[in-house]
Formats: sequence, structure tokens, C-alpha cells
Amino acid sequence: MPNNQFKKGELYSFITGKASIAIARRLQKKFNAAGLNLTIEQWSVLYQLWKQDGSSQQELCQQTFRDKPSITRLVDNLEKLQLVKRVPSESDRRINLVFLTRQGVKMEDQTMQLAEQTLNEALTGIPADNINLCKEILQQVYDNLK
Amino acid sequence: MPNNQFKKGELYSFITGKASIAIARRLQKKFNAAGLNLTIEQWSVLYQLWKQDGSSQQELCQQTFRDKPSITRLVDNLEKLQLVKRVPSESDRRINLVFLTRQGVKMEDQTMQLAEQTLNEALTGIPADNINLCKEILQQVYDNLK
DNA sequence: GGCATATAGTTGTTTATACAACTATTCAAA
DNA sequence: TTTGAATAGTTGTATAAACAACTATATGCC
Repeated sequence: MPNNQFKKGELYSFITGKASIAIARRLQKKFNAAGLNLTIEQWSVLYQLWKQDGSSQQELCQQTFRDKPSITRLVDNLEKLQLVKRVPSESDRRINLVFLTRQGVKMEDQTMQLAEQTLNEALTGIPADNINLCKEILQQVYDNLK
Repeated sequence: MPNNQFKKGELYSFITGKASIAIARRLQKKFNAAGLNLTIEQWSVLYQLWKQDGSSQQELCQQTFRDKPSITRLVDNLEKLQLVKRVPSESDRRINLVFLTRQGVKMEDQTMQLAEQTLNEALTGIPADNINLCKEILQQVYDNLK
């Protein structure tokens, strides 16, 4: 097994992804401290809509790596918060297009600033080359399992 | 900002930790395929007990990076599955020590084999040096946020 | 000893995820 | 053109996480 570099005692932290969990928790705390009533999961959906407003729920599934029921419920909650609005597609009535409301658009600046802050804190003291290498490795892990 | 190596469009995948999520999903599928009625989260608690049987719930919190209510409920479910048993500490009656049952002990071999398989699949084609570097970086990210 | 405080664990509530089963619409082939 | 398969989305149910509020026990100080 040339590629298994993990001793038994080290398996756990890689599988649980404690680094990304720590990042997400830190960002959530920043949201809360800023009085933003928004979960990281909801933010991750808005994040895709800021890049491409009017995505279908199906597209949001692929973009955020979630299944259809998860997106249904996240969009439900984002609609309750009046941050997005479902609009049935005119060309295909099966499809819901999800659009940002004015309030949803407004969330971008503040939350992206907090997200960048969080990453700066997370990556303090790590050389740029190493960060890029790490990103490539994690991408390959993802591709290996796709 | 010397340490922010992330363009806006790349923030998302780092925060969501899609690599570790993919690993966890793959392992869960292997559990299901093997007919093991066990979640990854339950497995992560057993994993700590295999290393140190009779941990308190508090210790399990620290070892698995979870809060107290999460551990209470995971141990509840593991008890229902008859994989662990709570035993009140004799020296301090606030404390529950959590012990593996015979069945809980038996789960180790099969599940650890599936976990190692999963990691081998995830890390295919990634040089050992890079894996170690990646581990160090993720550890530093975690330490930065602790 | 008695009281304040800290510690260990539980319970309630909301949000999110996984999986299966379901409805509605579209599309394609007979 | 109709019928069967594929696609988009929803609903039900179980498990899990975060947070606040709670109970019970232990500790330390007067």
C-alpha cells in the first residue's frame, strides 16, 4: 500500500476534517457577533447565487455538494428570511430558479469580508506555496472519490 | 494581507472542506454496504474508546471535538445499539465512564479495515511527502483557530 | 458546616444531512 | 399519440450539531 501514509492513530483527524470544521465554526461566530442571523450553510447557498443569480435548485445541489432535499430546505429557510425567492422557470415548469432579493444581494459585502478575515486568521504563518499545494492535494482527494 | 492566498471564487471549497466530507461519505457507504448499522459519528466515538476504553463523556468531547449535548446523544444511540455502556464513576458521581461492550470491541477490526481502504482510495496518486505536508498545514490551521 | 462556584451531564429547540418514497413535468420511442 | 423513462423538486423520518437552560455533584473558602 504505497499511498497509505496514515498510522492508525492519525486516521481520525483526516476523516473528520477538523481544520475545515474549525474554520466554519469561526466564521459562524463572526456572523453571530455581527448580529447576522445566518447559518454557514445558508451563506454557502447565497455565495453561489452571488456568483450566478437565478440558479436552479438542481444547480445549487451540484455547486454546494448537497442533495435535493437539503437544498429544498435551505431555500425554504432562505425564503423565510426573505433573502431569496423561488421563481418557476417559464420554459420548464419542473424547475425553480432561485433569485436573490434586494436584502440577499446586500449580504454579500459584509459576509465576504468576514469570510476573508476568517481565512486570514486560519492561514496565519503558512507560506503561500504550501497553501496552494494543500489546495491541490485536497482537490485530488475529492477527485479520487468522485 | 500576505497570508490570504484565496481568490474570492476559491474561498468556498476550503471553508466547506469538501475533501473530508467526500472521505466521510465514502466510508459511510462502505459501512452501509457491509451491513453495518453505524454512522460515521458513532464510529468516531468508538474509535476513541478503542484507543482508551472507559473514557468519560467529557474526555470524549475533547477527543472528538464535540460539545456535551452531542456526546450525550451519541452515547445514547451507541447504548441503544448495545455497543457501549455508561458506568457511573465511583470516585465522582457526576462522571459517566463509557465502556465498550463485547459487541463494541468486535466492531474495531472490520471498520478500521474499511477506513484504511477508504483513505487508500482517497490518497491514490498523492506522494507521501505531500500527504505529510498537507497534514501539517491542516494541523496548523486548526491550531491557529483554537 | 454552609454557601458560592465550578464541573459533568441532560433536555429542549432549531437547523442541517442522508435516504427513501413521493408528485409533477418533460422527453423520447413505439 | 400515448406510454414509459428521466428529471426537478418535495415530504417523511432518523441522526447529528449548536446553543441555552437545566439538574446533580463536587470543591473551596469563610
